[in-house]
Amino acid sequence: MPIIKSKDQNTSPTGRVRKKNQSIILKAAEQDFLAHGFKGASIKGIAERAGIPRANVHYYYKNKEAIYSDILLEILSLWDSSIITSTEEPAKVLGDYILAKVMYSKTNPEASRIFASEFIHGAPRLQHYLQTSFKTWIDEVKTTIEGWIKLGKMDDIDPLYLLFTIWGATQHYADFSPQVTAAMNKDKLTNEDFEQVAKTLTQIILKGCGITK
Amino acid sequence: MPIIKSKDQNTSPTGRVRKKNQSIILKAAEQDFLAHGFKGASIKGIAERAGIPRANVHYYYKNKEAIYSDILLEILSLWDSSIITSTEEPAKVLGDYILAKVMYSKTNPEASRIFASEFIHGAPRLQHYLQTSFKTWIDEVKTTIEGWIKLGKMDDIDPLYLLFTIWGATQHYADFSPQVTAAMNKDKLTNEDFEQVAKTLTQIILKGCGITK
DNA sequence: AAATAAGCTGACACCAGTGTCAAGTAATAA
DNA sequence: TTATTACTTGACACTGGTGTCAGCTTATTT
Repeated sequence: MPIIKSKDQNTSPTGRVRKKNQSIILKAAEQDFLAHGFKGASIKGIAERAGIPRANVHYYYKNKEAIYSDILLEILSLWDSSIITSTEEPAKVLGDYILAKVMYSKTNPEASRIFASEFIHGAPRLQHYLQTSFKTWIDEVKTTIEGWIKLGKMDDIDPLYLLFTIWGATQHYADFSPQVTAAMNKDKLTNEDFEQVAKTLTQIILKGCGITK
Repeated sequence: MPIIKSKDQNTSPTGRVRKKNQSIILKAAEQDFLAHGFKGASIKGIAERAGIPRANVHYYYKNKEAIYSDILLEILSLWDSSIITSTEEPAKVLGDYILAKVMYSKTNPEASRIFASEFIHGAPRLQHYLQTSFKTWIDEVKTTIEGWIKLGKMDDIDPLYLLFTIWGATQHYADFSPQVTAAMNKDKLTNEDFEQVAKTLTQIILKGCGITK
């Protein structure tokens, strides 16, 4: 999986062309994976999207798995970057988090969908992540929220169910976009729509958890 | 798409074998689509899962699309079967609906995932559904909820955002199952887990919408 | 118990995608 | 400016999947 990563670091000050081409390939690949799923995507298709011969793609990436790994890594680094800190008040922390998640759905719908697709198919490539950084992240958040509950700042609600609710509700706008737009009679949600989503969802969640700001 | 459907109806009292075999094929296909996505699934793979020669699958279904259509139709018929009626009180109606959705995630996780996968990839095969029965369903529900709001039975919340929240939060347990189980340190959610999910979610949503039963 | 229809399947010709390699061209370092 | 390394690409041999058909067997009807 880190085949290319290591190459990047080892090869001296060279690699301008490499960097440029890899980025072209990755962008094309993201589109292809999105359109056809992991199994359905093909190096042939990726090469065509990227506008370069297939053999050239093979020069940079051994196979489809290698490309996909690179993409997943990038997505993961984005995904849990929004951090919940324990120093602020729950209303502020959760509100910020919900807004961040909604805006992530708006700004990175492709990433969200690839991520979702991976889970739908059993997340075979995310086992390590789920056992390590994801778990520590979860534990931190759990502790924080349990602290709020102990201090009477919110109702006694299982922190995990709260998180799942936020994730599900926010990611829905990226992952089920055709359903959302059909229901709303729109081609595409606007910036204001997303802001309204964040506002409404924050309202429901905060009030629903008994958080009074 | 209805190629087989019509055959079923036209052919006299025969079709016992046909019915049995189609059901075997559909079950195998569901597994294969789930494992590999639409593009990644193959008639070869489906035939192997079903334990019959590939040519025999072709005898019943012209191609992959035909099989997939049959599966999607079945899933759709399940999906919007839970109806929101206007005669009951909001707390009861929404509580029942949330419970039904959570239990659907538990009982039909495969269907939920196939459905999600379809949307993630742009829902090319659901355009007609989204423009017809889905839309009328949405309109009914919108009217009902707006009625509640006018009567002061709940806060002024956009009915669509409320629905999306419920859908996202409930479907999350089927679609992101590996993430959920990892977070909960379990292999599989139990019946009690799902009941607890429904209870917690109902609590958050009802309170969050200002519904006092 | 024939006759007819439904179901089954191996084999065939075909198309799409893979990965590698050798022989080139462009870029960079000495 | 030449030597070296990076990059490019057409061609090849191969694997996996498709759809059809002819000839067979099993059900069903008369």
